[in-house]
Amino acid sequence: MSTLPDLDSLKLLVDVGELGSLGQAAKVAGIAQPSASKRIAHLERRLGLPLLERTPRGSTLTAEGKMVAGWAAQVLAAAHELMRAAQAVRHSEAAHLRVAASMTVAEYLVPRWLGELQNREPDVQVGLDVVNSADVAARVLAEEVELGFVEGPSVPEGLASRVVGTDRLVVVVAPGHAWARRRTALMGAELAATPLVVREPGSGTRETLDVAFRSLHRASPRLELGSNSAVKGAAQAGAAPAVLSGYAVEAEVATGRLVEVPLAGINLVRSLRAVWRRGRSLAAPAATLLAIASRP
Amino acid sequence: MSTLPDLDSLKLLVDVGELGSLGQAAKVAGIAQPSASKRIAHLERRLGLPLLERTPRGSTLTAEGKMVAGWAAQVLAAAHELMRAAQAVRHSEAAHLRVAASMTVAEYLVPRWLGELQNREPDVQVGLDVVNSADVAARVLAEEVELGFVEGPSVPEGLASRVVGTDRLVVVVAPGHAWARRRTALMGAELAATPLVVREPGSGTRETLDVAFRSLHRASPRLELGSNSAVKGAAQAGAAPAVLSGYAVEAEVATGRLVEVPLAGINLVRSLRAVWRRGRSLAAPAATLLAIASRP
DNA sequence: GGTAGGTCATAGCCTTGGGCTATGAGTACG
DNA sequence: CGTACTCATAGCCCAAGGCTATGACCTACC
Repeated sequence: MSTLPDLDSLKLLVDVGELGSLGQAAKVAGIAQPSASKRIAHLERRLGLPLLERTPRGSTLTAEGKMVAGWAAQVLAAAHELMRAAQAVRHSEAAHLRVAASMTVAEYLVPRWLGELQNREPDVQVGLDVVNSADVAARVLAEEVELGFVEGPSVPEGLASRVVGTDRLVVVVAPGHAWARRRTALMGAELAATPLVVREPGSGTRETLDVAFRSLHRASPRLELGSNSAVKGAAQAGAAPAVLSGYAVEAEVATGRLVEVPLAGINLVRSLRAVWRRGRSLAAPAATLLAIASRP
Repeated sequence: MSTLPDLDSLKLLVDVGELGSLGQAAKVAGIAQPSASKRIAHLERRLGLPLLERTPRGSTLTAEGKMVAGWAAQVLAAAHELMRAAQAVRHSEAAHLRVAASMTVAEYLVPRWLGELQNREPDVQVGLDVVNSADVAARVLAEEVELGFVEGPSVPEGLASRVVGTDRLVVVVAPGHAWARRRTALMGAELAATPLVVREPGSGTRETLDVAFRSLHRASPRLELGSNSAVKGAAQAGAAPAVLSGYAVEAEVATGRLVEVPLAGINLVRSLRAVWRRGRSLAAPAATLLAIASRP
């Protein structure tokens, strides 16, 4: 069994690479030098690779070490995103800047924006409420949150908005599925007539799909699942084609675990908007977050 | 201190979400049910969020739990990529399929391809040699490896090749840097005249840059560093603009930790090619890997 | 050349986190 | 009402990983 590495050791490795010595990295990690030495040795045994060139004047990464450190940095970045976002969800009361977002934005985009906000304004405590699109608007209007992020084209009365991106629902299949080799675009009607793996009714993704299918003859779903990862899992297992937010399957498509099927004749694009109370000027942290989110 | 979560617990959470019960997830993880219970409780305390809805007929993820599980899946995917690639580097002798790649391809693309290859052909043991572009060609010609991946436009005599992607060197700066707000493209001459943070001489990235600057008046580098992450770190700290492979800064640009500066009048694009010995037909695993890498 | 100051590794001790088993409480169903 | 499934709690126990102390090694500098 490929047992997973532990994040502290990966962080330690990256730090050694940057600081040039085990001892200094240990200090940063708040542990004693021998502990760091042991941890790295352990990691080397686990991976079966020499990671450090130890000399009496410090340690530098070997060629293998550099690569591992590079991959480790990616893992750590994802882990920090998780912590940051969880933090924001927890502090959703008693925060300096309160934000509401619908699921897709909250899961895939907000954590990144918050990471950058934290870089620029380390003292701002952000609170994040994750609710459906309608509730986002309500909370902004009620001034329970300063800024909201919603999917969909319509903006309720009384809200100012700015488009901060677009989300495209995509059709994905397992690499072995016949559609993975399609060269011609799939037509909306054919998609609608196919039993699909989709999110449960009530989710934003499902609603968008239902609207797009409104005028088409549609088959019942093959599976209805309550989370994006469940849907992805089913699609990877080859159950049936799945329809999901492009953001949700970005990683899987990039790594080839899922294949996107070209699509035509149906509109599955929705814009993502930042919304705030019309006429109300945004305080500094909110304005910064908006600027970050709006970056092209 | 935001202490990092541990990957086993994250995996456990994802499994609970998929399997619907703590006990079953525990079984998959190879631990007893109470241990799983404790671990999840620990994770909940650490994040300060309720993750599971426990009922006498199973456990389901709460709304917060679904989000955390989504982020966790990303972290786990990155971790698996690391393990997979490390594995391939270790088995570089005594493997069924031996591959050589230059640094950039090896670090950012090969792990993904190998992950997909492993999905399709679980029994193939891959060996990966990471060397410079010239050595890749040499090893392919010497039949030490079956397939190679190189950067650059020229393909040595005796090799067949296929373009599998392009790598663009990009200019990145910290979000606070003046260039981050540039609207007009940066001209090559201005870039060359600026002290930059770059990779050390001898690296592929540096060579590409030197070639592109050949006919220009160029300033000495501000810093020369031996790894992509060191260069990124210096750029993020605001030392100076940095020039790096687009793949290397993908994540940082997406999350806003670095900003890409638009560039004109200079060609920093290089194609990435798969190469193999001309006339030699590829064995099944090599052909599969080539197909995966060639996917648009 | 000797000393000071830096590196890392090894040895041995000790704490604690996380594993296990056993058990109890709660719900569903026949 | 027993059976069968859930999860939580209690108490025990081991080993991983922390610490300190020490030694080997190299460099720099007096």
